[in-house]
Parts: sequence; C-alpha cells; structure tokens
Amino acid sequence: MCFGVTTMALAHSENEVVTMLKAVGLRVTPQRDAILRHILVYRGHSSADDIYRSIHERWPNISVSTVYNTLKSFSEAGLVKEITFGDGASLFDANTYPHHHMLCVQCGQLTDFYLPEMPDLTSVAKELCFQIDECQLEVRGVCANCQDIMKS
Amino acid sequence: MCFGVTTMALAHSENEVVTMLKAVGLRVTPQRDAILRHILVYRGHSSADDIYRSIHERWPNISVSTVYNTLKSFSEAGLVKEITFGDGASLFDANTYPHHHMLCVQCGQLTDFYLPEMPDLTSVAKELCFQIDECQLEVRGVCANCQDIMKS
DNA sequence: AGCTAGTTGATAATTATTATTAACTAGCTA
DNA sequence: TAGCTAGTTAATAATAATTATCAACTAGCT
Repeated sequence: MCFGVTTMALAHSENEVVTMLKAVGLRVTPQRDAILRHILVYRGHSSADDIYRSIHERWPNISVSTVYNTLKSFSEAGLVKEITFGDGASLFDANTYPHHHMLCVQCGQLTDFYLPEMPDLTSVAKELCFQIDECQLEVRGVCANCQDIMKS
Repeated sequence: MCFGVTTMALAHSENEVVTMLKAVGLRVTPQRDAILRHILVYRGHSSADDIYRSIHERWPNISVSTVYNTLKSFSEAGLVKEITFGDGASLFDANTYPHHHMLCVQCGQLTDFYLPEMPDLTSVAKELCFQIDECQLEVRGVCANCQDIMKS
C-alpha cells in the first residue's frame, strides 16, 4: 500500500535528507538518500517492497537487502518507525511524533491520528511492574471511503 | 512463546469445546477439538507453530495447513483473536474479552491487561468519518523479569 | 447405511525477512 | 588530493510464516 503524492517528490531538498542522515551519524550514500527521501515523500506508510520497487524503477541496481538493511539502520537511529500493525509486511513511517493508527479492515488503508494525551497507565504499570516505553492505540474499523462503497 | 500450564490440560471438558464449536456453526472434528482445547489451555498466546508442535507430538498425522485453516475459521467465527502485535508469527488468543497488550521488547513476552474504560475516540472518529469496530492499546516496554536481569 | 458438502493432509508455492560474503566506497587522514 | 579502512552494497542463498491446490476422507444430515 502506498498513498503518496508523486508531485511532492521534490519537496524534500537533498540537503534536508543529508542533514538528517548526518545528524544521527549515518554515512551518506545514494541508496540511503533515495530510501529516506522516498519515506519522507510517501508519508502514508510504505513497505520495504514499495520502497524497493519505486527506487528500482529509476535505479535497477538497488538490492532488496540494501532496502531492508537501510530500513533497519533508520529504525535504530530513530529516523523512521516500523509499524507491524495489520497483516502482511511491516510499514515504515517518517512520522516519529507519537501518534496512533486506524486500520481499515476493508481496504487496508492506515491512517494516523493524534490524541491530546496518552491514556493513564501508571497504575497498570505499577501493578505489573512493567516499564512502559511506548504506548499506541490501534483502531480497526471501516474508513469513510469503504463505508460509501458498502452503502451502494 | 507459550506460557501455559500442562497440568491444566483437562480443565476444559470435551463437552465445553464441542459446545463452543457447535454454537458458532462449525463442524466438530477431532482436529478442531484438539486445536481449540490447546488455545483454551494455553491462554498465554500460542502461535500456529506452537499449536502444531504440541498437537503433533501426540498425533503425528496432523497437518500444518489444518492448523492454519482451523485458526482462520476460529478467528472468523470469533472463537479466538489473532494478535499481530510484535515481530514474527501471529499469536492466537482465547481471551476474546476486550483487552490490551504489553509486549516486553527484551524477551517478547506478551501480557494482557484491562482498563476500566476505553479511551474516548468519538471526536476523532467523527472527524475522520471512520467507523470504529475495535480499539486496542499496544504497549512496549520491559517486563519485571527483564528489568531484574538488566540490573544484575 | 448412504450421500454430499465441508474438512483434512500432503505438498508446492508464495511472501517477508535475514544471513553471507566478496566487491565497493564514504569520508577520514597524511 | 591520493590512499586507507571500516562501513556499505549487491547478489545470492537460506529461513520463516503463510497461503494455495487438490485428491482422499468424514461429519452429520436424510
């Protein structure tokens, strides 16, 4: 799945991408540049395969394993977030700001949403002696579009 | 992963399992019986492979595809819930009562927890025109056990 | 007891991801 | 600015998880 807008492809300057990579101490290579730019442009969550195919079109030499390696580096560096919600392949999100997800069970579309505050889990955490690092709401349902389709 | 207690193996009578299957209109077969009983006993989330191995020990004739087919039927019928949280294989949960999950990023242990009420998402749902069917909190962090290990 | 649609087991195929490794190169250093 | 080296890449193989196919079998109706 990939809901990006192609005409935005130049919205992120080469400089911005290079700066991001350097900021987290990753070497700047053309492959990383292309992959990070893809993720930034197609904010709507791309899979490793989406990224591979897209870059491969223009640059047939890129390797699948490079895409996976790179995505792993990016995740570890905090540049992107891996989303394992839903079936099938992981998606990679440039939106590292804490947010939640709505998955349409009909079409698979994944939508970000935000809440003013996180649910209070202090008592649960205390009770289970669990150290909470991250907390996300994962909502399943039917998106506006698929509701329309079902009506007709 | 499998955190069950073997001595509970008889806690669920044949009758209970048969009743559950009939209640949702599924034919009663020895395979379905064994798989559903396994899930009920090992409430602590079993993967398809866990279930396959466990049943295969006593009944070497059972097939992997039967396990997958059966789990799919069970999910569709609402007897079990598939959990795709975390990396690797899906887990199957007999606990169909609404609840949330805590995943230990060190050891992979998945713990259920409950909240008195669901977060209020009516305004988000309205804004995005999204029909919400299900809502789960997915928490990542470190379990009590792994915290102890890290200290020492 | 016989029939039939639903189920199973064996196997192959597919999809997603990780491992391996020799060749290559980004960016430091002289 | 050339040379060095550790980090990176591409190609490929391997693995893991899941789905597809289909002939043989069987649960449960009649």
